[in-house]
Amino acid sequence: MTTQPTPAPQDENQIIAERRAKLTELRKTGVAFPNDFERKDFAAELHAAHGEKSHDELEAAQIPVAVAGRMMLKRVMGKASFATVQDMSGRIQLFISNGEVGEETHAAFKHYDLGDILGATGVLFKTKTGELSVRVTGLRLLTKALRPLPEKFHGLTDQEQKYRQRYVDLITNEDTRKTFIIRSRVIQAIREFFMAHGYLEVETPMMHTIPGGASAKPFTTHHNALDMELYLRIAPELYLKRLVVGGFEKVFEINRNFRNEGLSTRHNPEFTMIEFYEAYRDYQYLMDFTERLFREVALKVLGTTVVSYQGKELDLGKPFHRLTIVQAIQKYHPQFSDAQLNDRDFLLNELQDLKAKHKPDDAIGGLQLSLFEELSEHQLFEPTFIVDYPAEASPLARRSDSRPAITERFELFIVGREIANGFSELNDPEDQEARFDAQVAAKEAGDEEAMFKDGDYIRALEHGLPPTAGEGIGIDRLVMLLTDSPSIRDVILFPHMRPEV
RNA sequence: GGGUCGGUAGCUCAGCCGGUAGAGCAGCGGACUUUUAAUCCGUUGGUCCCGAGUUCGAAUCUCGGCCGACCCA
Repeated sequence: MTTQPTPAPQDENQIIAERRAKLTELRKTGVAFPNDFERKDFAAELHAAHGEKSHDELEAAQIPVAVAGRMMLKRVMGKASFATVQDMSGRIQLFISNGEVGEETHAAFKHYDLGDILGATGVLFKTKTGELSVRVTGLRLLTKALRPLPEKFHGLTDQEQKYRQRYVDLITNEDTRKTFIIRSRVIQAIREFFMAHGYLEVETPMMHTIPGGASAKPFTTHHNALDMELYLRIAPELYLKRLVVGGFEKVFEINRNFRNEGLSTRHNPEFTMIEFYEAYRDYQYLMDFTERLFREVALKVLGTTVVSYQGKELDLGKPFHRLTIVQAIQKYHPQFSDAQLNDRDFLLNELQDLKAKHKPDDAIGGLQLSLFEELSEHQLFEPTFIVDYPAEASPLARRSDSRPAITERFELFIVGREIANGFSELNDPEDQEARFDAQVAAKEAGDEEAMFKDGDYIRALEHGLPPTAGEGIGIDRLVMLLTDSPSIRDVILFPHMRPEV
């Protein structure tokens, strides 16, 4: 197997040629890429600490600073210049004049380009217009940028380039930076919530010999030394429950799953989930727990539970709705009676008329689920738990004691999208084995998404899985909700794209 | 998989009535010692996504393809 080298983009132009010539000059006169500049200050911290001070206070204090960052704006006025540099925290303005840095350094600065990375030392002061700035006494070019930045006012707007060249998007678009900072904080807040509840964070295999834990098509890969096919995991579920068998009674894992399906605004082939399991709890507890989690994360990250998504508001602080599948169908289609929705032939006819995706051999529960997915799922804008999932569609969930055809399972929908899935875990090894066998039969009958039988998982259950509740939450979709992002690609730093031509 | 829209200078866009390509920003040269997307003067820069067709002539019209966005399945 050979690795194809990434071809260098053949888009050399005059601007890049001129910048290369400048770099060549730099190489002649010294170290072109120096790494000995000691940055001591961040822009945002300087604004926070000294932004309110008056011109005179700053002149009296003579506060020395050393800042570094990428030059985003540049204004040259003969014997003095202004530059705006951007670091991880924000921006700060530099004032560069012949009087302070000398003619030679200022002349060199005039040939610096937007996008170059500079290091500046000097003293804080306020300009006539009251902007906190650095009166520069020492200025160095730390990294020459060979490629020009997008236009300084509009930034990068082309969606494709924003996704493919995220580094440029991050340099120029504040909104993009903000989205990914929120994403990081969401994950941090989730982690803190689980830590506070006594959970143990674990890591389980991402390469599986038997893919399991979800109904999805896996990716395959190959292990050379063992000469065997491996699957990228579609879910960590079966491993996490093995850990509960092992005595880790509260565990969670935040990481990637891989599903071999199409690309859309809601699907990326690799996506991030948190899955968590807690012994001696059931799905009812999980629903309450999930509400608390979402509220706490929103409050911590956004400071409010009120979220605006694509022009519509919802409040995560209000109790989430809870509906059975039948109730959810009737909520938006009250013309269907209970009797009709429990009539197999009626359901089949409706599904056929609607040309809805369904499996004609399904029992009533499966057909109800298909009708729900067709008619109501997308309309569940406010947070809604849907319960009473049929056992045949939930091979890892515990059956209801009173109604064995359904499971103790819920899915959470917000803004019309599935965002979480949880249930009381099936811990009866004999029932689990029978359900796996039914899945294998479905797979043999052509269902590509049916599960494989995992004998070791059965063996683990035979050692005894305590009564346990478990759930998975799609982090990407949660971040979409909290950042008002219309596409999953907006919340994934490097979304999967077809190769560039 | 189907439909709609888009791809023109490094970036943001105009040009689409068929006559051989333009603005702003960026770059280069010049003026300017408190600017704020600085301003002013001058100036370089193009595989008009790719391929075929129609035509005397195609960025522009037609067909096919590639990539992307959105909607639908």
